[in-house]
Amino acid sequence: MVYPAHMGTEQANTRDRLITSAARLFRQKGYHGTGLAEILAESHAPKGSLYHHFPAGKSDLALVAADWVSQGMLEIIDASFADAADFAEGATTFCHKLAKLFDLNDSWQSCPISTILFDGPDNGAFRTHANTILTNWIKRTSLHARELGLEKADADAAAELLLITIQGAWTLARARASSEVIRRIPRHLYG
Amino acid sequence: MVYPAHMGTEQANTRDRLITSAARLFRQKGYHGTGLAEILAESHAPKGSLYHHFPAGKSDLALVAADWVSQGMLEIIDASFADAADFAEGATTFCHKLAKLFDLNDSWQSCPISTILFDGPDNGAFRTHANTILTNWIKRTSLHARELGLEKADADAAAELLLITIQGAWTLARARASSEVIRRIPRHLYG
Amino acid sequence: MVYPAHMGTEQANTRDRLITSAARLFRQKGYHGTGLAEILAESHAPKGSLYHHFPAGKSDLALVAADWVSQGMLEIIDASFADAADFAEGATTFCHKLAKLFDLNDSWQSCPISTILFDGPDNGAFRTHANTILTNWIKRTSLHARELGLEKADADAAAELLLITIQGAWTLARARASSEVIRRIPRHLYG
Amino acid sequence: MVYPAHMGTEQANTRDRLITSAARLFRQKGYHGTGLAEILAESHAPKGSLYHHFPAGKSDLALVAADWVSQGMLEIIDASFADAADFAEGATTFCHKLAKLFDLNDSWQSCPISTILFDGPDNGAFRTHANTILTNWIKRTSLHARELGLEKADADAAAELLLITIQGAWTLARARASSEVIRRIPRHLYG
DNA sequence: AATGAATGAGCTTTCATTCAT
DNA sequence: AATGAATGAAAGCTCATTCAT
Repeated sequence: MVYPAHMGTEQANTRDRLITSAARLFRQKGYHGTGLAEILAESHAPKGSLYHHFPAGKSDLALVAADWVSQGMLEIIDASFADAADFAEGATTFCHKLAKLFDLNDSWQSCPISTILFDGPDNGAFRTHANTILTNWIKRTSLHARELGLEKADADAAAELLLITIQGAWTLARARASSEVIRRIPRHLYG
Repeated sequence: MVYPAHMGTEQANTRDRLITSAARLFRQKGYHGTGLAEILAESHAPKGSLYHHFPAGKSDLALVAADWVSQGMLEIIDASFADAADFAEGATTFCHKLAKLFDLNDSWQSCPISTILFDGPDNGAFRTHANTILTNWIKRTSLHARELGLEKADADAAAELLLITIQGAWTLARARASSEVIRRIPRHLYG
Repeated sequence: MVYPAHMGTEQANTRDRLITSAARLFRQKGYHGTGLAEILAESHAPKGSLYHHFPAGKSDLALVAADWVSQGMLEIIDASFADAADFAEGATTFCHKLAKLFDLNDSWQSCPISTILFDGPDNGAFRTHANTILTNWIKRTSLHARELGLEKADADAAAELLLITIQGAWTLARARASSEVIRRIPRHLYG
Repeated sequence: MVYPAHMGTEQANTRDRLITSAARLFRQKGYHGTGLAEILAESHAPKGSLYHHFPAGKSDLALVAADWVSQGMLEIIDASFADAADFAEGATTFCHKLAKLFDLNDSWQSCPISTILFDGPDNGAFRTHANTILTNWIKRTSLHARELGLEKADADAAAELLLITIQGAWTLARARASSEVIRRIPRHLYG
């Protein structure tokens, strides 16, 4: 599967513009809170094109948009742990990156895929998809933990706890309209 | 404000039935995912009644439903810490109670008020309301922590961390369709 | 069930106007060939009203419209045989009345209920409904046959043959854009 | 004009597959009730092919499909009267053949061309086409009648009455979901 | 105090067709 | 000769809300 470049600025094609717009809007207003008309307007795509690229319509688009968002998250994880001396340092960088995104970008004021996938029409398929994505985040984090010296079991536990906490902090941060609680995670867990 | 009794079995009045049905449906399908027609049907309330009891309509009902749900959460917190020897024991009971609810009841498979309030039409008012409710949960938990011997600052930190973790665990548990991760919280935090 | 008066000229209520317009349009253009927008425009009814009066929407409206049309057909049968000396005379009057309607009114250029019901979305329910209506027409005709002196078995056979022939003649008349073949039925059957 | 062989089993070309699929679907669900997407899917034809073979699109395809179906009907007429001793015997065979087809094949549960042509977009052209086809059926039947000894006028009348009755019986048989009434035609007309 | 009828903007999706290749 | 991408109008339906009673 090819994803629209996360940082590209050049004019993307119709399919990619649909994914990017859908991701942004779904994340901010939820699946049911976002109308196709809005997505179409923002991506300057004609109505019929959506069903050409995504035959199953809105739900199809949501799943692909979630995949694209997840890809961005994995890149953040990699960037955070790349130069870290130990797991706590990488985790701290990770939290600070997410806090910064929270402050700068409306789309990062909650778990980007929960907003898309926990409000879908067919809870079964959407839930499964959410599980796959969240599992990937934890697996990737655990991989970095092992590379930084932790045993498999410890790495898995540390990764799971970190991502649980980030999820919870996103919720509180959203309610408080403040990234403060995300920045405080390292102190809570490692400090 | 009078809330419908949480455990009552007698036939409730129209207003209470509306709140109960709305709470159940909003929690499972989100604010925008739930139609008024559904709520009306489930609560056997006549069509015009809703705007008699809740002049501002759907959003009004959602706020009251969230309040009612929050009340139930506070009762669970109190029940968990009432007979605890120390904070960790109370927190453990708390997590087990929530895990049990997750297993038994579809309405408890995610943070009950996030689903209602983070998908609303007027993000400002809804976000503030969510913040108030989550703050109340943390405050109440902190109060129990102090009664169990912790200093104010430590009590606040412990309560915040516990509720952050529960929030995050709810998200993962929902994706995995398993309460296992909620039950594992005490081991992560106190083990 | 109350039907809108077949001959009334006074301003009918919304529900009745919907039925009348739907009947006219469905008969001329078929079920799928007629859009709700057309029916709404002709009956000067707002979009939402349709689903208030006919919760199941288009299909619901089609069934009721077919009932209304059938009522009109039963009245024509009664009027044809009321003053007849024998069955052949009544049948002849019946054919001539239908031929006249064919010439005067676009809505009578084919079997009025076949056009509505043999093109529906849920063939099962629509087919059954068509069967009930056609059976009623035959039964009513057979009743007149018995009152005019025929034995039960002969009356049933004569009624069935007459209505089969009218059905077939409607088809040919429509193709030829001429009522001639309907007028020729008595000669074919009794001449 | 070349028609796809009615009984052929070899892999037909795209154009023929389009005609066959269109005929089957139009007959069962009507012109407006059948979408091009369905026809394309069933005939495994690429999306753009349709307008290559039928420049005028759906209506073009419907006319050709009706012609193909009509060809099949003429073959049945010929086969029915080929070995008959008199007209009544040929007509009886004809009715029994149609009844058998009704029982075996969903596509023969109503007049195969009425379903296609009396629901079309441009009533003028479609009606004329239907008339041509129905006239051909009657002419062919009349021809057989003359060969079996009837005078021209009697042959025309007998053929017209037979085909009127078959049309009407198709309608009733469809409503009743039973071919019984088609089998009863000979008794009604010649018995 | 309580209600069912009425409303029209909005929803997601399908339609037959055109076009560039 | 043949085709998959693109198109926007129209489809049937649901929405939260208002109103007369």
